[in-house]
Amino acid sequence: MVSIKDVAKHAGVAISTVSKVLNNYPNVSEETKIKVNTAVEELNFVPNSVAAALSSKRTGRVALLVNLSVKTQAVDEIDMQYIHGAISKAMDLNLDVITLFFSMFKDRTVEEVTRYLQSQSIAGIIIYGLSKEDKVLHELIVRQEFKCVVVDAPIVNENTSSIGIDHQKAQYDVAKKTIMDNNCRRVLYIAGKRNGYVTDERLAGMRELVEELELTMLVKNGEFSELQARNITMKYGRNKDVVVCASDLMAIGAMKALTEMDIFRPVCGFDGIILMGYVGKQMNTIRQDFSGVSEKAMEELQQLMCGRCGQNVRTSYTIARMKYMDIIC
Amino acid sequence: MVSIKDVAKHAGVAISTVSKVLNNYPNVSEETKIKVNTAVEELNFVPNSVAAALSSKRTGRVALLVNLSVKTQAVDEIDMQYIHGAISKAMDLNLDVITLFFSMFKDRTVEEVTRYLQSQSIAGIIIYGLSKEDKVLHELIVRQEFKCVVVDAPIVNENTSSIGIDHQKAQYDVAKKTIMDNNCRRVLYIAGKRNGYVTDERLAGMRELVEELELTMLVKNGEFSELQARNITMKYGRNKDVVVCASDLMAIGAMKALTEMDIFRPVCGFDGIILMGYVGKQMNTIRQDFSGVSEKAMEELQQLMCGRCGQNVRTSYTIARMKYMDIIC
DNA sequence: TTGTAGGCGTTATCAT
DNA sequence: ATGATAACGCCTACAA
Repeated sequence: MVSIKDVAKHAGVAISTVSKVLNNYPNVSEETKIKVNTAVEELNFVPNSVAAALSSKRTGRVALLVNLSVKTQAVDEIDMQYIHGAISKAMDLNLDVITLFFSMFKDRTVEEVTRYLQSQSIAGIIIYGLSKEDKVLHELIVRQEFKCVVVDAPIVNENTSSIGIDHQKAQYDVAKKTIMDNNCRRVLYIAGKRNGYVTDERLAGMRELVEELELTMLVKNGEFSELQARNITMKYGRNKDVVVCASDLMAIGAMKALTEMDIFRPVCGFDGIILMGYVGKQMNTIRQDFSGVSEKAMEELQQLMCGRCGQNVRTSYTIARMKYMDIIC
Repeated sequence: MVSIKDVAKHAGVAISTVSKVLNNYPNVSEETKIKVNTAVEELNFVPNSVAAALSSKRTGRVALLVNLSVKTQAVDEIDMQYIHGAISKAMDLNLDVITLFFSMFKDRTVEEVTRYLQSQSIAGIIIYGLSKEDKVLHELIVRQEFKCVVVDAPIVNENTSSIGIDHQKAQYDVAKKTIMDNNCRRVLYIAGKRNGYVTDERLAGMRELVEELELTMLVKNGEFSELQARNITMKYGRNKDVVVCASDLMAIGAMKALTEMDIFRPVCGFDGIILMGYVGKQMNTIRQDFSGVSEKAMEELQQLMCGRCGQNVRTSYTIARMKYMDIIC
């Protein structure tokens, strides 16, 4: 295994000099830079990131915290894109990434989690799918032991950035389009998880719209469950004009219910998952580039690890209809 | 940050003694074990895995190599389960895991990939979705620089194990059931990727069945593409009695085509992905526990890293029909 | 059975 | 500008 020592010997310089060249330190002559780089090329040398991590704390290992529910594949789809985006970008940025799931921290205290992350030399974390119930993770964020980027939860402090679309506006937009196009008045809104951040934001968007257009709205919590959305629709859908759902999965559930009830109501979803293309009927939905969001999250985390202050980052979205033939091509 | 040094001081023993206790070395008195363990508890100490990895090569960091195609979510579903199973098990086994994608090694030589993995102190890798075209990865396996478990590809050597179901038998089973139940004679078989390992095995299962039941079979390569399966079915499906597909996604494509052509033919798939529950029609398919397979793969890898020789591991499957109402509950 | 000391591959702090 | 050298936290002969 070729190490920095070999490179130093090959280039005829000291180890520390090689290190300086590798890490772009100032005060290195152009000449030695060339010598070292040549040696690196010839020996096909790649720095050992583990040793680097051990030696300097600031060499950032990053942990992805994914709130995965293995049951529902729609969620898998989104998480997979998150993971892919983050890891790809991390490779560009030369960061080391490990992926962890919320379930691993079940019944662990903040101290234990902190200790575990430290034992892994983790400097920064990205959290996907945080809800208000995840007390331990909240505490983790508050303590600011790690740099942190939270996707889709509005938490910002000196060491924590938040990233995501404007859910309120997005929900407003897609619902407005659906409602205006179909000239509806009575809205059934199936909201997400009771304690999810996005749930509140999206609901706020709906309230704004209801007020503006002078609609009536019945709000029910679907918990992001397809089955619950289905049941809610069966129970309350008949005397409403439109079913607005806070997620695609619930929209699919609602749509299936309506089909079974043999009545038509426009339905709109949220997220733009590919599954939407498979269910037969087309619906309006909010399409996000999850992979892209995750890449941005990783960039933001790097900035944080470089000392920048936490901030709020907004990403973009579009209103779309997922069509089967578009998806399979 | 509490280190092994602190524990040693707290327990009143030497650092090496603590290390021995931690790693279950023999020749440590019960008394000191207790002293050390108490100190570990009290200080809430967790060994720094990075330092451990640096210090001893055999302390295993593991890389997951996933052949992810971000486009098709059905694949995402499977990969996500693979990743989840592997990482969860790794946590149990106290192994450090990083996830990598084939795409990261695009246009890299074996040496570069090897060097990269070494730079990450990787001792073992699990490869998901290997096809014959991935020359670099093959070379990597052949060189045996790393312990390796290959999921769904029959490669075994001293440091490499293979794991997966018996694809030939599974394909035989599900096709036989579908064909017998519907009394078919003329089979359209839509195979997978031209150079996939599983493709050949599954095809062999079909040939076996065709001979046994004296059927006629037309084989077409669908490349695991839903669209291609759709087109193939449109072109050749009409004068066949049954469409057997080497993947669920293709089965869905075939089914959609048949629906559009307004003819009925039994269709069967392979994999048991959740998406199958959404497409309306039920089909026979081979259901695998991907998460479970991946857990086994991780266990196998650990065995390899402990010096055991490579072997072939078979996992189980069932014939199933994916129903919408089962899935959403 | 326990402790000492050298090393893993880097980074970082000093002298030089 | 360059080069020794001491950490980083842990493992592991080897010595006691």
